[in-house]
Parts: sequence; C-alpha cells; structure tokens
Amino acid sequence: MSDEKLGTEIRKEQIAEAALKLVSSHGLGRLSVAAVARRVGLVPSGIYRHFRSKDEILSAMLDLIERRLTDNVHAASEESADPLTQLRGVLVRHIRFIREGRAIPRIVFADETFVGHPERKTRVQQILRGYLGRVSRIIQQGQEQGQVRPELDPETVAMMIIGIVMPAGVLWHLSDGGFDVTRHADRAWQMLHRAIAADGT
Amino acid sequence: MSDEKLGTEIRKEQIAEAALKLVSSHGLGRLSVAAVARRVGLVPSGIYRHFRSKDEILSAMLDLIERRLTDNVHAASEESADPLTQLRGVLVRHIRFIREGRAIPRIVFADETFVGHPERKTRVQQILRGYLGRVSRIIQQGQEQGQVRPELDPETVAMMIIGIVMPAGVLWHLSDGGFDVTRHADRAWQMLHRAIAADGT
DNA sequence: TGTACATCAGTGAACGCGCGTTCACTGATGTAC
DNA sequence: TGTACATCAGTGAACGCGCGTTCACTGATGTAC
Repeated sequence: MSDEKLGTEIRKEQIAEAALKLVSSHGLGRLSVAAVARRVGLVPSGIYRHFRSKDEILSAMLDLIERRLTDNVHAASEESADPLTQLRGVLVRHIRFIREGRAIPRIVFADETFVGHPERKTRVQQILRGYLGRVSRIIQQGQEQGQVRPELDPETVAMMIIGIVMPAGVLWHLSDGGFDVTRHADRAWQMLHRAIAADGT
Repeated sequence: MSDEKLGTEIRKEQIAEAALKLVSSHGLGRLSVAAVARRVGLVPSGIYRHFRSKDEILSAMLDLIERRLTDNVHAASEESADPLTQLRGVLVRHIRFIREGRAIPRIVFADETFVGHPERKTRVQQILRGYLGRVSRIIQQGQEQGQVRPELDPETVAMMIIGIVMPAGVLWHLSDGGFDVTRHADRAWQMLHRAIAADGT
C-alpha cells in the first residue's frame, strides 16, 4: 500500500492535513480512519503508529485550523497600513477560506467534536476568541488613528465582520456555490463601513 | 413500555418533536432511533410503525423548524407597526430560539443531513430563503414608509441581522451559556440601526 | 566497506460495539352485525 | 347490549453493516562495531 516508510513527524502532518481536507469536503460525520488512511496511502491500522486514536487526529486538525486563521489576519495586516483596508482584507481572506472548504463550521458545529471531550469546547472557543481578538486589535488601531468611531466596542465590530461571512457561507454551501458570497460581502461591508467609519462617508 | 396505543398522526408529531429536542440538546450525530423511541415511550422498532426510516424523521423535523421560523417573524410583525421595531423583534425572538437549543445550526451544518439526499439541500435552502424573504419584506416596508434608507438591498440587511445572531450563538454554545448574547445583539443592532435608518440618528 | 542488530513504520486479520432495520408475534381498539 | 372480526400500534429477538481499535507479524532503515 505504502511506497515508502516515512518518519512519524512527517506522517502526523500528512494525516492531519488529509483529515482536514476530508472534513472540508465531506464533513466530520463522514470522516473515517479508513478514509484518512487511504488518502495518505496507508492501511487503516497504520494510522495508529502515529496517532493513539481518532480523537487525537481531531486535536491535530484544530491546531491546523488555528494556525491558518492566525496566518489570515497576519497576511491582511501586512498588506496595508490602513486599518479599514486591513479589515476588508480579513473579510476577503475569510471568504476565500470558506470557498476552499467548510472545515471550520463543520468542526465547530458538529457535536461529535465535543462529545466526551468538554475540554475541546474550551479549545475551540480559544481559537475563535483568538481570531476575534486579532481582528479587534486592528479595529482598536483604527480608533487610535482616528479612522474608526471611538465609541464602538471593537469586539462587537469584529463579530459583525464574521457575521457577514457566516450566513453567506451557509447559503453558498446549500446552493452548491450558486450564492454570490463576494457580492453579499461587498454590500454588507459597505453598510458596516458606514456604521463604523469615523467620518460619515 | 408504552402505556397506551395512540393514533399514528399523534405519534408522528410526538416523534418529530422528540427528535428535534434531542438534536437541540445533543446534536444530530447523537440522534439515534433508540433515543427517540425512549423519549416517546416506545421500543425502537415501534418507531417504524410511523416512519419508514430515520431519514423520514429528519424530514419531519425540517417541517417543524420551518413552521417555527415562520411563526417567529409573524409574531414580531404583529407586535408593532414600526418596521424597525419589528426587525428588532425578529432579532430578539431569534436569540430566544437559540437559547432554547441549537437545533437549526446542528441540522444545517451537519453533513449527515445531506449525505445521500441532495434534494434536502434544496429543502433547507428553501427554509432559510423563506425566512430571509419574510425579514426582507419588513425591510422593504420600512423603505416604502421612509424609515429605512431606500438605496439599501433588503436581502443584504436581512442577512446581516442573521449575521448578528450566528456568531453570537456559536460563542454562547461554546462557553456553555457564558457569552452574553443579548448584550452583543444590543450593541450590534445599535450599529446596524445607524447604518440602515433613514435619518442619521 | 561489510555485517549484525535494534528500531519502528507498515500490514492484514480479527474483535467488539452501536445502530438502523426487519419480522413474526401480541393484544388493544373500533366496527359490523 | 353483546359477540366476532379486522385493523393496526406496540414488542422483542435477531440481522447485517460500518467502523474504531488491537495484535502478532514483516521488512526496511539506520547505527555500532
């Protein structure tokens, strides 16, 4: 089945990556150890050389997701000096993220994620809060530099940005890509922009 | 097991209701025919007197959800004559809905819902689009009566209202009720209100 | 450079469990006479 | 009002399937001498 023997560090990475891709395309409910094994060119039992259980793979997937969300915000921040443009960059990247596959909602909303693992709720919360926190910081900078209304709660604004993406992502998925996420994001951002920009433009 | 024999129409209602409650509290992944049966006081095989399969129960649950969402908007519309107050009513009710259990996201995001049933995607889409449509109509009325900026796209506004609730619901769930959904909704609504109200108040 | 050995990634058969579903049955309910 | 019968909701045992996991094994790789 396998062409070659690989070190466990490399395999762990491969396996988590493969599992995430499978969840993106078919959902957590359909994620089987056998499917993951097939994807990396191993036999099901081979997985257990690198992970103690299926649950441990899920944890590794969460680590991957956290890393990617962090990278998203980081890349958007680097792209421009203007906080409002940075926010728009986060929005655009998040949409691209959704287009690539719905791994995040499929894990966050799946109850299998948390069954028997209450600590995982904390973990997921920490990931989302971390993301929101990073976005909030951009908004705070905007307030300090005078582009964003100073009386607004940065966290609320950050959540509203996510709130632009979430329902759009749902419709996009339900319509098999028929719903125009980008158009919605453009219009919604325009409205949100008016609500948060310091000058009334 | 069962105290009495009941007509199949009553049982169907009971079973769908029981299934919806189980999904609300434990998620679709944990929904078993046995658990539903236990809840209505039947033996697992007894369910099959009223539904041909587990899938058919899922369809009945979707019907229930649709009815409740419709009722939500209807009740909010009756409550006030002012469209903006009506919108706020929809928001409040939707939050109450979430507090009662996360049945909707747990079904909409679960992939088991759609596996082997592509037509169900259409069904769920129809439910959500129906809900959005009803909310949009309120916004249109607001535009006709001059309370809402006429240049805005009603559907986008409707989705932003849902977008206030969705991420808040996620955090509320992950924090086991620790996140203050109402406070977030208040703040977010205030911002959205400013963005959509015809006068700049 | 060659040999012996330890390590460990990968294999395949087998397990046990949960769960949806089937099926022959029982016995209560309502109706026809 | 009473009896016979058909209907059909409810039961419990048994099934088959998928899937996570275990275990004894094989054989490639890297290292020590």
